[in-house]
Amino acid sequence: MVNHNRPLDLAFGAFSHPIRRGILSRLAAGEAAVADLARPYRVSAPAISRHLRILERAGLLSRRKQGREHRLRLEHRRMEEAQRWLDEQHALWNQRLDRLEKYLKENP
Amino acid sequence: MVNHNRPLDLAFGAFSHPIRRGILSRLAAGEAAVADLARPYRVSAPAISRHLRILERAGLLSRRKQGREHRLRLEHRRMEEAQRWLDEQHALWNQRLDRLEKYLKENP
DNA sequence: ATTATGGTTAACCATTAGGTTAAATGTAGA
DNA sequence: TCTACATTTAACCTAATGGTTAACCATAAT
Repeated sequence: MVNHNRPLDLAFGAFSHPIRRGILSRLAAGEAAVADLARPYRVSAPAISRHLRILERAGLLSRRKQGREHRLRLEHRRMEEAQRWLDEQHALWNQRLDRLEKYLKENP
Repeated sequence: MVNHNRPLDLAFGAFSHPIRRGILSRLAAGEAAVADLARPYRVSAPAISRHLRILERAGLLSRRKQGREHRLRLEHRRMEEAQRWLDEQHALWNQRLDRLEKYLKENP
């Protein structure tokens, strides 16, 4: 039951920081360059650069160099995998709660 | 745009390890004691104990001592908050893709 | 050819994660 | 009471996060 799922590890790890979540939200609205993504935060450029590296390693975004700027865009596939895991959990515990409720209804 | 959301940070951080996800899955099926949760994994008891602490600190499970064993159960509220964040992202990028599709349909 | 801009890499620091073994705690059973 | 069991805490190690400043690389603008 080792169930090694490195992509999911990386994706959830990436979600665990507010700046990275902010960047993903921003990218949901469409492509952007590093400077655009950095603007809202009061951290240094290298800090942003590393957040981007973490997101990229997790497969949550991809980059293409266009002139001197890097344009980032969301990769929703990986995002959806994470969502799927949470949905599954939700289904699991709901299923259990439903059974419980049914049992209580039948055994008053 | 700092948007500090510590609970979400902790929840996603907690999801980022396969053992912790396994534990949550197991708990979706109902309450369990520490030893039950540890059984599938080949790590020491202290290791499990710390995974549990991380899950607990993230508000994803609660514990009650019953005799000498600790019974853990899922706290789905926090789990649902995380799910909600992903759902929102999904909605955001879908909305954008829909607009794009519509645009392409109207400008052939 | 210089300079400015967009971004990353290097080197450093402090904190946390993830594991180990050994020792401590609290409860149950003989 | 002595022992066995369930679990945590302590002490230790290594690796990864998250931030900094300073230096670097590539492209654009003058």
